[in-house]
Amino acid sequence: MTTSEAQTRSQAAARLRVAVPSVADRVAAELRLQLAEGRLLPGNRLTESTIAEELGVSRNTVREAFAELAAERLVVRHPNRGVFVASLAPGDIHDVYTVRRAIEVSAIRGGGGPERVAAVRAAVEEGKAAAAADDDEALGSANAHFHGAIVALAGSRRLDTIMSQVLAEMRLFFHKATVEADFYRGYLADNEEICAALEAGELDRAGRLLLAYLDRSEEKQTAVHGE
Amino acid sequence: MTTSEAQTRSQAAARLRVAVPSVADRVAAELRLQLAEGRLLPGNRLTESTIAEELGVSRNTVREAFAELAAERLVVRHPNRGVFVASLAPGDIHDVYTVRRAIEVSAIRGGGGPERVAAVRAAVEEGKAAAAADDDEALGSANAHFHGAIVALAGSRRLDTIMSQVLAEMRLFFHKATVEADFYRGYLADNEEICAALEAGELDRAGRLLLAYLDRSEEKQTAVHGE
DNA sequence: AATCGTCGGATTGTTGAACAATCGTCGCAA
DNA sequence: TTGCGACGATTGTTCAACAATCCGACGATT
Repeated sequence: MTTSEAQTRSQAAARLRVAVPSVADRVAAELRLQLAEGRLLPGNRLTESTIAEELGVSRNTVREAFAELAAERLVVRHPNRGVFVASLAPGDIHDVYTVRRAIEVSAIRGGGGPERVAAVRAAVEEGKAAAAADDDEALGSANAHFHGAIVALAGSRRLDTIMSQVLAEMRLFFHKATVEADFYRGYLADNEEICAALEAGELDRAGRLLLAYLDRSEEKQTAVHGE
Repeated sequence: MTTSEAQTRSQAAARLRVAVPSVADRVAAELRLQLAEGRLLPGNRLTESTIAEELGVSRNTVREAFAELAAERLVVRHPNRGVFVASLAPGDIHDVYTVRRAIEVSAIRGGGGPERVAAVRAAVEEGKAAAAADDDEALGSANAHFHGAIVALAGSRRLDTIMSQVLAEMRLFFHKATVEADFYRGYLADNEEICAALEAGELDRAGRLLLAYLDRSEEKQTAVHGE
């Protein structure tokens, strides 16, 4: 026991720290979860003392967690008024899609190695399986995986985190939009076609398809969430 | 005077709020400044109590400032060990340029309105003036303005903040590289050509030029900052 | 002499309490 | 109705304390 522990330690010395997440991180993770599940809705207020008591932590710790979430744009701080679950205005939707267009199209044009392309393919199949099982929840997450895999083609840690933040931000206001069952369903064919083009090495075409997809998706989102 | 102050304020606070930046924000700003000026070098350790005492604030406040800076990747937190000024490995340089390629090229391909193009032109002229005045410091910042203006073409708040973070990250390790006087000087012609293509509406050409520029820049950075 | 365990100092992580500053609201007066 | 001031609640910030953890030094064993 002690031996394996010591081994683990010495191995992890350089980069891979076996870091126990701090309490603040766990609080942030819990809030992130509630945000993703829609238990906290945009505009909701998060009171420090309430959350501190609910989770059995100090107010200062909650505060640190808020800082994390604010950096991820999941909540907004109104000075002296409190933090609120972020709510996206119509302009923000366009803004988010502008980021997605920049990142995803650039990533897919780079191509990426075979194993990364395989990850995209896996996400496509995951979506098909979810559709077959009629699992809307799984369908949505498969779609997120697909686009995450697209960005991962670039092999950039920074692009990956940016994308994951954008996806988290979108989940925030998808809860309202996803009530209609076949919201993602129409995108399955798109994903398949994009993936096929990617596998065939037709990067330019894949890029154009993806761009068109994003434009349509933005349009739909704007309409649904619309003002 | 009052005008510029008001502008700065309205930028900082999302709403029209006359929001006095919190103490934590001011601490973060101070540290950001020291980082940009090279008074804090990559790898340096930032001790909470020391900074708290130096700036006359509480340790908790310093802690919040650290959270901000960590979210911006300017510092890294080693759990239970402290926070250190971020240092970029060769891989990180490529990573940063991957983000820049995605964002800048996408933005320039979108074109943008005349006033935004004019901002790009202004940055080019600013660079020329700095070169004429032989002011290397101003030259570097003019170059940053140029690329910031490029991204601003897209008119996306999120892209703007991402870009500013990337630029801040780059400043971190530029202090070593910029010792040679004409580091940016060679880029003046590039900027002029890119700007001209943009003004002529030749967006595709502008995109290609920018891409080539970024590739060369990455190559040079990697060489200088060597392995 | 070299390696290993252990101890102690220093720093971080977290808590709890306190206080000032600020905001929203409610009631009251004109 | 409109304005105004006081109250209550919440945030912003500080302080002091303690546990947890890490680093380096010291000493013991081989």
